[in-house]
Amino acid sequence: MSSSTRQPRRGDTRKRIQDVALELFAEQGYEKTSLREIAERLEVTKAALYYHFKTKEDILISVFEDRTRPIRELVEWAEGQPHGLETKKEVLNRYSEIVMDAGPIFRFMQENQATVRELSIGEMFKDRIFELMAILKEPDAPLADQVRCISALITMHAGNFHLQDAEGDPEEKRAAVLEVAIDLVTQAHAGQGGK
Amino acid sequence: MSSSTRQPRRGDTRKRIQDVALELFAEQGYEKTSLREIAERLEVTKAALYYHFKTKEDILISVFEDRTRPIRELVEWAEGQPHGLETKKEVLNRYSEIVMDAGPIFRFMQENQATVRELSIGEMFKDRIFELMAILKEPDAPLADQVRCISALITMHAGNFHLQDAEGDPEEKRAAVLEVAIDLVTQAHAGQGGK
Amino acid sequence: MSSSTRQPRRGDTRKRIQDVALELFAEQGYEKTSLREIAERLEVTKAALYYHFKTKEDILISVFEDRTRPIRELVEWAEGQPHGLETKKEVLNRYSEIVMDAGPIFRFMQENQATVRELSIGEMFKDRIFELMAILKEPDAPLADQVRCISALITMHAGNFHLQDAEGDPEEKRAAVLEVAIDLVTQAHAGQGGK
Amino acid sequence: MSSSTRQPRRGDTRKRIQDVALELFAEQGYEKTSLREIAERLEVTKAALYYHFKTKEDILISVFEDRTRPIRELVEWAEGQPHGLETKKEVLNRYSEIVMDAGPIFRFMQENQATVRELSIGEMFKDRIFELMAILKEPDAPLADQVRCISALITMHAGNFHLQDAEGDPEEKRAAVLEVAIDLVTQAHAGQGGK
DNA sequence: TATGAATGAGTCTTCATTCAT
DNA sequence: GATGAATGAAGACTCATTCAT
Repeated sequence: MSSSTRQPRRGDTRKRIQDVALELFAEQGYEKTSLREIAERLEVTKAALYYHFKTKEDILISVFEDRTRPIRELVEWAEGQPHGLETKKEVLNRYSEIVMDAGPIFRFMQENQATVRELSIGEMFKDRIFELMAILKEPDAPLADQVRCISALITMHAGNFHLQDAEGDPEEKRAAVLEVAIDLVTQAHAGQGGK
Repeated sequence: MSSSTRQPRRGDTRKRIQDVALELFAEQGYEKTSLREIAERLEVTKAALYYHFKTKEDILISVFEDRTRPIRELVEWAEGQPHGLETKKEVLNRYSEIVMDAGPIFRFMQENQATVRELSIGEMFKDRIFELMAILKEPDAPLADQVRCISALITMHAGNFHLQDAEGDPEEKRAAVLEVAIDLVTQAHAGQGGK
Repeated sequence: MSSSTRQPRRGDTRKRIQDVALELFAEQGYEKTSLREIAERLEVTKAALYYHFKTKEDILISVFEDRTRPIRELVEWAEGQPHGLETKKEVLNRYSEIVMDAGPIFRFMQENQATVRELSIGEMFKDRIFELMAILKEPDAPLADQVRCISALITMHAGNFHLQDAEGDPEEKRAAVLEVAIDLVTQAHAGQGGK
Repeated sequence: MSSSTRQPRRGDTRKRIQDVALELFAEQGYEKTSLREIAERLEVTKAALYYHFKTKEDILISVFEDRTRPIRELVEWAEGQPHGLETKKEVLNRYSEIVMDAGPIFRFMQENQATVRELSIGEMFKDRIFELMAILKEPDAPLADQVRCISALITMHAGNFHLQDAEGDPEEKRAAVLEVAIDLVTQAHAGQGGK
């Protein structure tokens, strides 16, 4: 009852900025989303954004860091596990959930690579992917198997979104994407790259 | 005598614009590339660009159409072929070469989806992909198999670029990517989605 | 117990603001120094500045008044003295010390005249200078002698700073500047303006 | 006759920008003069300024370079002359005219030192002054004589403006200022610092 | 075939200031 | 004595685009 209609929602402004920003960044891209637009949606002034964040890029960075923290944790966990196929599968499984939960940030990263590359999160994301790759692929794996692992990851990033026109509920889709990813990594793990 | 030392170029300005534009678009993204930059690289004025193209988007469209024409032809060819696995494999094979030859346009499309979605080429590209998908996947294939086909395509688009840190010459990489794509489509074709 | 290690300062905030502000104003200029910067240096918030001063200009005014009070006193003293050369010399002598002791405020006034002219202290400073000039120059002195007196004053303001690259300790420099100023005023006093 | 009232003055825009900018910079200071203001006075848009100059600072630089070129030439000329008092006097004489002709740029430099110090012209101006000082003062002159030379220069820069309240026509004022400057340099040249 | 000159709309960002707590 | 949160106005600058020549 306290935070009723007119009440100027307290304290949560920072988070609201992050949410709206992510939504718009994912929908229209980073460059095409202006701070004016974000501010208008929140019914605050542009200057208010600058009270909470130093720059436009800073908003993105903060969102990115918040939403990709689980990947760091996943990697840490995985590094403490035996280096076998079961671990890889479990990593994919958990990753699949992280990607779903993280909301549109992965879609954003996938669809704005050109932009993101010039931003500091470009490197950060690359690092995250490298760490995951280090877990998924065998050292000195043949090229094709490396491709399989990369393919597994980008499929998970882009998968749900590309499937949006297909029928089926989200959980089914997630399962389908996960199945393909596991297949790819399993083949890569098997070694000679199939055939 | 005509194309002598002093004047290295003639009526090729239109093409030169396309080339420089594509290069910059792919490198920095569409929005971050300004017409000023393109003009400067070519040592002409911005106004000159407007002599050859109606708008900035127009430059991109023209590049896109030129470089993706082979896909149209590939689709046309495939539609006249029997609907079997062999055709699919050959389509992937040819597609693989098209992607290589087309230069950075596929990288561009992959990395600027957010931007491209709002542009007219967004729809065009989506259409092209749909037509390819129609050839690669069986009607009413299970979700996982649809994912496999999508995965095959985006792997081809992004593959070479993601592999740029790996060792090996371009032709090897292409072969590796192609192998994975064929594998994926073959499994999808087989039906039950693996296991 | 009151001014112990943990809380290095007490009710001296007002003075600390003045000091930091003057330092920054002199270093970077009035316009280029933002209240944010002042606040950050003091590790307080901008709002805290507004507890102590009504406006940015107000900070400057208060600094100016504090540090130029000695001039008022000097003028008052001089007005009670005989109107001869000895008095003039003594005025210059004392002025020279005031300028040294006042810290960077004179440098600030000299280097920010364009800004200061639009501020209320512009007039105040001009008044101070007028009063001094009234003491230093003879009524109806020839133009050149007026110039000599002005020159004496601005040399004292700017002198030390312009000499910063020359070798010699501050006291020597002060003496040199003072010598020139006295010379100028003496010549002006002598009447016909030399030659 | 050809460039009548309504005609949109051709070609001269660049120069008009420089003139208006200098006028405003000198009147209000660099920071307080906005490009909007300059543009409005010229009845063009801000963007038009950017067609002619890369940045705000660039406008100032170009003005500075144009108007201080004569100093360079003066220094060059002087360096080819015998190093005696006559040369010094002639330098002051010519300098006096340069300062008058250059319009408000010297006033600007004097009154915006704090600003100018952070700009590239800060160094340039300092260099110019150093070269002049090298001509005016004897090597290893006593401090007081160095002060006399500095004093001569800053008196010339600021002089006319400080005299604006005094009666007398500009030419008379110039003569008075020049007389004082020559006096100062002559004394410095004489050696032991007078008395 | 091009250029020189300009515009209008928009960008991100910074600032001094306010006020409820 | 101070802070946290916000605002309104303004700043420098960039962009795609136009048009007379």
